[in-house]
Amino acid sequence: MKFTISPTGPLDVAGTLARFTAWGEDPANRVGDGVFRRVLQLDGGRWPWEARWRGPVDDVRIDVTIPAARDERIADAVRAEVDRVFGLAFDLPDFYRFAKSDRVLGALIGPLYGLRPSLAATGLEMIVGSICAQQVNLSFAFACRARLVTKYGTRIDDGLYAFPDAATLARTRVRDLRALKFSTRKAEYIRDLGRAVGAGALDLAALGRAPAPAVIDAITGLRGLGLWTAEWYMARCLGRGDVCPAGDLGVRRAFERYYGRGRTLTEEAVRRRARPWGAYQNLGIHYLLAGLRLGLVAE
DNA sequence: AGCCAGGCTCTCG
DNA sequence: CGAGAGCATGGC
Repeated sequence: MKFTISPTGPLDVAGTLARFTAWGEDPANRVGDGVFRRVLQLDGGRWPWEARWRGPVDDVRIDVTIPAARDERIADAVRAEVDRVFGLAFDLPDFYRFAKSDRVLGALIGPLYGLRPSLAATGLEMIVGSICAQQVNLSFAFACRARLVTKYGTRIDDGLYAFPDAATLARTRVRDLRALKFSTRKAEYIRDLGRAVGAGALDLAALGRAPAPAVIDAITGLRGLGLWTAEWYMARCLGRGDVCPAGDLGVRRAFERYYGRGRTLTEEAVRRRARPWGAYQNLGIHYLLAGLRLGLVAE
């Protein structure tokens, strides 16, 4: 099956997908030359798909192909994954109108025009990624996750894997995960996450509709998952606007750089800075992080 | 060599 | 409670 998506508002595909390549390869989310590849998992079936993009930032077309699919239901599910991966639900023109009122954001929206946060395709993938990224540098985190995906995921072809499902993660052994360079504790977190999701103790589908405090309670209720994980989950998986992962090292550095005049800022100071942005916090923080990563200066 | 990396848990005062 | 140690590995 094939179909074409025309995003609403500008879309910088390369910038938006950069997070899948900036710190290493992700075997579950392949970015190639003008193409993104991934595997939809639905009702026990696996459906590889690919999305090719063309056109200028203000008029991008995304051509999606699902070779094995003949069912409109599969197409709808893939379309939802495309929407998430390319961040199509974010209203950038609305954000840009707001951003002009802020000195820093106003200077970043030009160079970063069309950049969107890419949302994790599934909640399980998001949380596993967060566990990988706890405390260690992101290159190492990516390498660990890639080893996990190639060992426990389903191989589609050279380089593309379906992300391992909860039941598979639940059956992993700590010593096998240790061999992939996970710490003993992270190995337990990943295995226990698989068990909790598989048993329904953590209902990821229900989190999408839950208010923020309930999301935080549900996620932090599991050993190994704290506020940092819960807030990034709301921002980068649920796509909520009103979120500030102020405990994040990168977020704090970004605020120090752009608003702190060189001074270090506490987590609470970062929260106070971001809170007036209201529903634009997620996008605003995404632009600050990208600006910092690209070395952009805002005067 | 030694410190730090997009945290979190556990212990102790 | 708030502070501090420990986790395990790779990069600089």
